[in-house]
Amino acid sequence: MSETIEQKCLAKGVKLTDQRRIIAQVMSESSDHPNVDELYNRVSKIDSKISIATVYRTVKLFEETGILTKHEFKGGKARYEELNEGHHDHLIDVKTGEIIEFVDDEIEKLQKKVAEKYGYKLVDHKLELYGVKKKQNET
Amino acid sequence: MSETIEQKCLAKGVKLTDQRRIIAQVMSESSDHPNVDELYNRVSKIDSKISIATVYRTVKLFEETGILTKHEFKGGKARYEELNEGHHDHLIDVKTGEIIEFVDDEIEKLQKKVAEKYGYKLVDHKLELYGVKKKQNET
DNA sequence: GTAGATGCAAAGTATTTGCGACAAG
DNA sequence: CTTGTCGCAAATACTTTGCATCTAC
Repeated sequence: MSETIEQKCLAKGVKLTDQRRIIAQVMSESSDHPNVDELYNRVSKIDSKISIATVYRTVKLFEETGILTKHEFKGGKARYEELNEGHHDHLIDVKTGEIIEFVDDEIEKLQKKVAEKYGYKLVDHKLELYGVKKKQNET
Repeated sequence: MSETIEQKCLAKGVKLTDQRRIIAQVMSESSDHPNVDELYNRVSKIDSKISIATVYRTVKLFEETGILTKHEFKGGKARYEELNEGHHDHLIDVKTGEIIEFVDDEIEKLQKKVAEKYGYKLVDHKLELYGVKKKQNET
């Protein structure tokens, strides 16, 4: 665990309010990828007076500041995740919605190569795999 | 060019109305990836009485039927594209919004391998590269 | 002839914003 | 103090839907 969200806010000059501290705390403790509603529910349990508008404003702010990343998985609401040094992509179970994080350096390298082939510098990418759990005997 | 959209509709038992024919035609002639608004505008030029609700209903139907695919690129509206045999991914110019289609078999293979590593059968995936055009002297 | 498609307007979602009150630095 | 944040409700953007009418097959 490198820096806490609070430390990142201080470092980037983001004013720390109670609401932001709570949202930061909830996101840090979430190992899943909550959408705004889920986040709002969790946050409400700590302080029931926080409004959903503040949650929206805060995740947006945190995203712009590089504290959170936003994922827009297929056909669902936007989901958020704390951004740490280690980049990873996602494998999503289409039946259960379970999300598995993975890293594959080779794919990363190839992506860069593809971009370069077309004369581009890769600045970002999105890779999502959608799968169903295999049974033992399946190919 | 394999089958026309009309042929696909017949093959799948989708009733062919004038509106659907026009939407099919416009999509076939579009080499970009129009969103519903853009599609609606193009379609309106041919028949100004088609309602946007029909456009929404039709792209959804065509998507379910495997005639179109939907893309949800970063922070934008849903975009549609005709689905042909050749699968490809997208490289998006973050400055201009230009979209380049590419295929990389090696990446495809690796994706499958990753899914398998976690005990999943890959049923779908999304790969988007976001880049900026390089100048000659850049690395 | 009948099931399904259309147009319209109204209703849903998800998200953003104007504004007066309030709090952080 | 002053600038930025908050809560609230209203507004917006995109998409879906109920219903009466119409049309493909």
